[in-house]
Amino acid sequence: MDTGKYTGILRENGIKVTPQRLEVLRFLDENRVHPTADDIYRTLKKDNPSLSKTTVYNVLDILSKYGLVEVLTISGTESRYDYGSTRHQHFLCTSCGRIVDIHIKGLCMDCMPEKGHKVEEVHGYFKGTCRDCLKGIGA
Amino acid sequence: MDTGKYTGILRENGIKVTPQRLEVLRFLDENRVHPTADDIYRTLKKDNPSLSKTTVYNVLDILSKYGLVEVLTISGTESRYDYGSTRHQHFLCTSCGRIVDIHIKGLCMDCMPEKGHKVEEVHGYFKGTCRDCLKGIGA
DNA sequence: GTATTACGTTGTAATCATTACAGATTAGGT
DNA sequence: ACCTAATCTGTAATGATTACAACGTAATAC
Ligand SMILES: [Mn+2]
Ligand SMILES: [Mn+2]
Ligand SMILES: [Zn+2]
Ligand SMILES: [Zn+2]
Repeated sequence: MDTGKYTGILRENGIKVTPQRLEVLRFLDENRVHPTADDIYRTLKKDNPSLSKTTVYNVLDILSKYGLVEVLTISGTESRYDYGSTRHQHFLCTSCGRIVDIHIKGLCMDCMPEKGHKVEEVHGYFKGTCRDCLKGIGA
Repeated sequence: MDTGKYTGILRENGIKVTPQRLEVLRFLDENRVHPTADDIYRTLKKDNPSLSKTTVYNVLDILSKYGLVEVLTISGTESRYDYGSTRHQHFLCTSCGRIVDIHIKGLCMDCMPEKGHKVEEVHGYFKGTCRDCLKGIGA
């Protein structure tokens, strides 16, 4: 079945399985647009009226602690969440607010033990105007 | 004199000169620790009791619009401000909260017209544990 | 099978950074 | 020394996130 996929992911990471955790995980997997906590909450609330926003935050918290989701602070005003994800960078369009993935080839931002700091996360944040907005198609 | 330095910087950019703007600019120049708006406010308030926090935000706003300061969103919870500055990257220590400059040689994160997006800002954000905290000296 | 216990969820209230706004003040040109 | 537009100030509103306490649930102990 389908729910088995996310059950497995949680189990493999030693995270207790709950319906709320499964739903958030599934939403992030199926909606790769770097949603906010509120985006997730509002959407899931429709089929799950008892869902609490606190729970969404709690779930996102634990998922990020276990490295299943990445927290993006690129927008400055709210956190955005990215499912699992191979290493890639992000571009924030200051016109439409969308965050798009950027894949930079041959750019190793990782692996630099600069001055003895222990690096655990690497983020490349670009800002500007996205292609669609440049063409006048933007949101 | 000394205040002339910042007066000149503002004039060159066509920004009207006010005591508040001079003070914020001087503070950022002399305190290169990526302070928050509140850090700036609390410090300047001592010698300038009538200073309003709104003014600090307004000044930081205009300075960033003219490219005189860079706004960092690395911490996620609050903006940090960086004076003028040549191109460099930032490392956030998740233990002590300090943001330290990282200078990566030969790494050009700039100049990539990826997929037609117009890139206006480039930020390299690293997170982890800083050297001092690793040694147990951390704040 | 029931009591115990730990963990998760929920709703509400608090927090904290930032923004909105309206009235007082000031910089810069006349 | 005026005038006017721009700036500054204090307070109130906003919005995201966190704190907290009551409640639900599911595993474990007896
Ligand atoms: Mn992404
Ligand atoms: Mn810096
Ligand atoms: Zn856009
Ligand atoms: Zn540190």
